[in-house]
This record gives sequence, C-alpha cells and structure tokens, in this order.
Amino acid sequence: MHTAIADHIQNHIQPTPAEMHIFLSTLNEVSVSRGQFLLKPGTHVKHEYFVIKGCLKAYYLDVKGSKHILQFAIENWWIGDFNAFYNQIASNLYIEAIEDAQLLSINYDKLQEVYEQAPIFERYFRILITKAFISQQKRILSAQEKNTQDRYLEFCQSYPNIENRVANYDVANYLGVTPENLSRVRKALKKLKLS
Amino acid sequence: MHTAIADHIQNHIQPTPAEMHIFLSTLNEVSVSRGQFLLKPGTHVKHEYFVIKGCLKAYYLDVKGSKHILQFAIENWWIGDFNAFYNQIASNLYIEAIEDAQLLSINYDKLQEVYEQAPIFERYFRILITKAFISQQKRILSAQEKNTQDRYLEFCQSYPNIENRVANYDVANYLGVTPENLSRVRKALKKLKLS
DNA sequence: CAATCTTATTGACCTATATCAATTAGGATA
DNA sequence: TATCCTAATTGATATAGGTCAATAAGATTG
Repeated sequence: MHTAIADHIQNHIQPTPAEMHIFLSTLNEVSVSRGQFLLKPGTHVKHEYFVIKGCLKAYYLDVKGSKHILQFAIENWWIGDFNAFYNQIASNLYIEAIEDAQLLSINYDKLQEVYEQAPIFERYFRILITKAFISQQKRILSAQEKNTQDRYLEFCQSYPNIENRVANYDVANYLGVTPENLSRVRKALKKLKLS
Repeated sequence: MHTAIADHIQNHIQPTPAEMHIFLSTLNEVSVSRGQFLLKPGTHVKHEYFVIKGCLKAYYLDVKGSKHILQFAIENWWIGDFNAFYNQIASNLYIEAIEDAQLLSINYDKLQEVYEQAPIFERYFRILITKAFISQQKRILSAQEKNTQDRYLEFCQSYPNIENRVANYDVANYLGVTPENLSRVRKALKKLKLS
C-alpha cells in the first residue's frame, strides 16, 4: 500500500527496516476529488502531502486578486505550503485537486518525532528540499533569460504529458504569462511543426 | 575565530560541544580580494563558503553571453554553486568578490563525514536550504506579480544598505532588468521622496 | 442532442521594459 | 589638478507581452 513512497524514500536514503517503519507508520491516507481543496489560505498548516495518484496545483492570490501557481504535483511528488509548514504559521496558499487524487499526509509534530527517532529522515528531506531548490533556481533563470515560447517548450519537457492533465490557462499561469499569449505561442509552434 | 559561524549554527540547532568541534574542525579559511574569483565555470566544485567578512556575487553567463546574478552574499551567508556541489558536477557559475572577503570553506567529502559523525548537521543544512527555498520562492512570485519599482523597493528592504556595497548594474541584473530601467525607476523614486 | 458553461483562440490596441546611442558624473591614477 | 575609465543617466525608438472584447471550439448536463 505504501510501496510508492517506500520506493521514493529508498531512491534517496537507505533506512533500516525499523527506521522505515517509524516513518511509514506516521503517514495517513487522504483523498480529494477534482476541484476540492487540500488547503486554503488562513489555515494552520499541519501537513505535507505525497501524491500516490492524481494531479494537484498550489497557488495563491496576490493583493490584486490575481492567481499565481507555484507548483503542480503528480505521482511521487510532495506538495504543501512549505513556508507555512516549516514556520508553523497560517497558510496563504490554495492546494486544489486538478484530478481526483490519493495522497499520504505527514503531520508536523509527528515529523519532528521522526527526526528524533530516525534522524536519517533529516537527510531525506534535506535532499528533497535541495532538489526543489535547484529546480526552482532553474525556473528563475528560465524566466529571466528565455521568452514564452522557449519556456513553454522547456515546461513540456520537464512535465511530460502534462498538457493532457492541466488546462492551458494553468500552464500559462505557471509560466507567468497570459492564456492569450500562450495560445499564440502554441499556434506558432504548430505552424513550425507542420513546415 | 570561528565565533561567527558557531553563532550562526547555534541559531539553528543545538549541537553538543563534541559535535560542534567535529564540524568546526573541517572548516578552512579562505580570502579573496575584490574582483577575484572563488569559483569559475568548468571547475569541479569541492566547497561551499560561509562569509565572515565582505561581499560576493554568484552569476553565470547564458547561451547569448548575458550575465545573470543568482545570489549576493554578505556576512553570515553561505554561498556556492549548490547544484554542482550537491550533485558533484562541474560548476557553471562564477563566484566573484565584490569587496575583499574572508570566508570559511567546507569540503564536500568532509561534509559527508560530518553527516555520519554528527547527524545533527543534516538538520542544520536542511533548515538552511529550506529557508533558501522559501526566499527564492518569494523571488519568483515577486518577479511575476510586481513591476520593477516595487521589486527594487523590496530588494532594498531585504538587503539593507546593499546600495552602498553593490553597483546599480548588479542590482538591476539581480532583479532581471536593465541598468537603464533601474536608473529611471530610481529617478522616479527620488521625485516621490522630495514631494 | 440541445442548451449551457467553460476553455481556447483570434483581433485590435496599449504599456512596460528593452535596445541603442549619447551624454554626464564620479572615482581612480598619474 | 588634469586625465582616464567606468558607472549612471537620459533620450529616442522598438518590441514582447498585456489587456479588453469577441468568437469559436469543446465539455458537461438536463
């Protein structure tokens, strides 16, 4: 039942069976249907989530009320409001299911206990956050040095088949451009492919 | 001599004196003068650096040869090519001293030993990278939702007094805008202050 | 299979920022 | 202090992408 996350863990660290058990026994199963929210702004963030099945997005609304997508998550990704979770403050994110989703949640207090009892999991999360940091850095750079077309192509490569799972307006939003602009870029790309 | 970093560590974790000793004894002192490089592209990255004194910038050149600044570092900041260090691959960054600088370096292999002998330091770096991740996320969002003027004001707040230590063209570069644009923004802000 | 609702596309126009080219202002150096 | 040299500013113009409004194309539902 927890094989997906056990595999994910073993791809990053080598815990003993006892340590693995300590971690896995803290997890809880959660399901959300398409359109439902795992988290809304103002909530005290007690959990982070590992995606077993489905697709979700994390976003917030800025002062002008515009939406900004921070992250998509599909199978084998962690999703959450890392800032609010880490600092144990109220969330300012929405996490919404784009498809019906099954997840595993980890509770903040229980995670602190895991860190005491099985410190190897400090390493697991250190590695995950390091990877997230690096890929986020690439996102900043990409936004600075590339135009919409190149960023869209890059996005399609790093999230393969995502086009079929995520609406174009959400992709546009993630890239920080308007749906209209993305539409024109996609049109230009189609033309290129044909010729 | 190592009090600055010992303080920094103690602000994040509570190691035993023995653990602290293990960590501190792996550090080496490094000095670079203004204009000199701590790291250049193509180098195998063996170290990350903690700034005791001075100011540095980390940047890279994109395919068109344009420069992009990823990070400034001043006293009590860590700086390095985290991607290359973590993955133990060749760097693609320049790290250059903007002021004469004194640093402490930590070696990759020695850090792995520290992790084995004093696992509490997994936590130290997990916390640091988490904070870096969060502040980087704010940088992405800021670039998406704000114009140059608001981003410049935000920058001045998060790096206080940096104006006196960093050239405007480097600030502009960090913000992802041209020096000309930043100059106009600064002019507009001066007018506002006067009236 | 209509009717309705949502998403995507297209067109016309606008704006923030980039680009290119001078010019000015400060620091460093002789 | 005069001379360089680099950084900052200013002006004129170009452009990618935004905004607003109108269709068109898919989905979804009764």
